[in-house]
Amino acid sequence: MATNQADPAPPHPDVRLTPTSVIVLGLISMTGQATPYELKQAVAASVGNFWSLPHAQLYAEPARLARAGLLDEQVESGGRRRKTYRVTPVGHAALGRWLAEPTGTYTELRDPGLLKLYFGADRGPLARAQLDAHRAKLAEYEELMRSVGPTLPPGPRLALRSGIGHEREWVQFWSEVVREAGPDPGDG
Amino acid sequence: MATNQADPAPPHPDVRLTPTSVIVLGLISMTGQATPYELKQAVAASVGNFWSLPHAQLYAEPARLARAGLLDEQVESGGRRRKTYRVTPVGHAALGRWLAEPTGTYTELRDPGLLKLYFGADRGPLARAQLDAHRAKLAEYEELMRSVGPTLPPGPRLALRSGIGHEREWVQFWSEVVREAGPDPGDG
DNA sequence: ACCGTCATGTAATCGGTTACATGATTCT
DNA sequence: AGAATCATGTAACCGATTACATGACGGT
Repeated sequence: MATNQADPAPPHPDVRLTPTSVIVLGLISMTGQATPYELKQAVAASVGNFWSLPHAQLYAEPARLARAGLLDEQVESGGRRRKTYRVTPVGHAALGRWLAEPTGTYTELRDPGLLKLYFGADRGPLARAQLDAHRAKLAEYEELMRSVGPTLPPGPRLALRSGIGHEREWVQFWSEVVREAGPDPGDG
Repeated sequence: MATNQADPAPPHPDVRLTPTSVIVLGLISMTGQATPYELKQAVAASVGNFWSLPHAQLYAEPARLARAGLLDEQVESGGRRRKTYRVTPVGHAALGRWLAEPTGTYTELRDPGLLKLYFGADRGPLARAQLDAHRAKLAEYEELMRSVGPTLPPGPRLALRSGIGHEREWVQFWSEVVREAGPDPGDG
C-alpha cells in the first residue's frame, strides 16, 4: 500500500487551513511570535469581535500547524515549559495563498434568536432581549470606532465598519418586531 | 456514589438541546412526522436559508433525540427499514421550554470574507466576488418574499425579512469596498 | 502562611463534516 | 438490461467545546 513507506517524520505538508488556522497564522504573523496565552489576548483584542475562539483551541491549533511545518515551535526550558511560535516561510506562503483566493462563499446567519422567532416563540420578550443585547454591542462598536478607529489598518477598520452596519440592522429589525408585538404586558 | 443505581435503560431524560436538535424537533413538530430524508427536504425548504444542516446530521440527531425520549422512532419493516419519527410529549415540552427562554445571546458574524479583509487580502477581487454572491442571495430572498411571503406564518416571514435586511447590508458594504478599492484593473 | 482568584495548560467528550456504500429510478 | 444519476443510509475522522488540573500571585 502507498502509505506504507517509512517517513522519517518530516513536516506533513498538507493541512487544511480552517478559519481557526488562519486566525492563528495571521495573528502570529502580525506580532512576529506568540505563546498560546498571548494569542488568546491577541484574539480578544482583534478578530475576537466577529470570530472568537475558545482558549483551548489556541493550544491545540498552533501545535497542529507546527506539526505541519507552518509554524516553528520553541519550548521554554523553565518550569512552565511555555511554547513560543513563529510563522515559517512555508506558513507565510500558505497564509498568502489563502488570502489570495477571493471567496464567493455565502455565510448563513445562524442566529439562535432568529431560530426561536422562526419556530413561534413569544415575540415580545424575545425581541426585547435581543434589542438590549444588540444595542449594547452596537454602542461598544461605535465607541471602538470613535476611539481606535482612526489608527486602525484598513482591513480591521473595514471589518469594524461592517460589524457596525450589521448591528444597526439587528437593532432596527428587533425594534420593528417589538413594535409589531405590542408593548410589554408587564407595563401599566 | 449517586450515579451507581441500576437504571433499566429508560429514556435518558437530560439532553442538551443544540440548535440542530431544535430544528429537528421543530420541523417534525410542524409536519407531524418525518423520516430523515423528509427532514432533509423540509430543512432545505424552510430554515435552511439561514441555518442549514448536512444531511448526515438528520440521521444522527433524530436517533439521539429518540434515545433521550424526545422523539418516538418507528422502523419500517420493508427493505430500506426507513425510520419515521414523531415528537413525544416530553419532546414537545422540551421544545416549548427552549422557545420560552428569550435569549440575549449575541451571534458573531464569522464570515470568511471578512477574515480575508481583516488580514489584508487584496480588496478589489475579494469585494467583487462577495458582491456578486450577496447580490444573488438578495435577489433570491426578495423573490421568495414576493412569491411565498404573504402566505408565510409570522415567524418565518420575519426571519426572511431579517435575511433580506442583512443581505442589503452586505451588498452595501462590499459595494463601498469596491468603490474605495478602485475599478477592476482588468478593465480597459 | 493561607486563601481566593486569575493565569496557563491538558484531557475527554461530542457534534459535525467528510467520505464511503448501497438501494432505487430513469433513460436509452 | 445496462449505465448513469439520484435517493438514502452508515461509518470514520477531526475540530471544537467542556471540564478538569495545576501553577502563579496578590491580599490579609
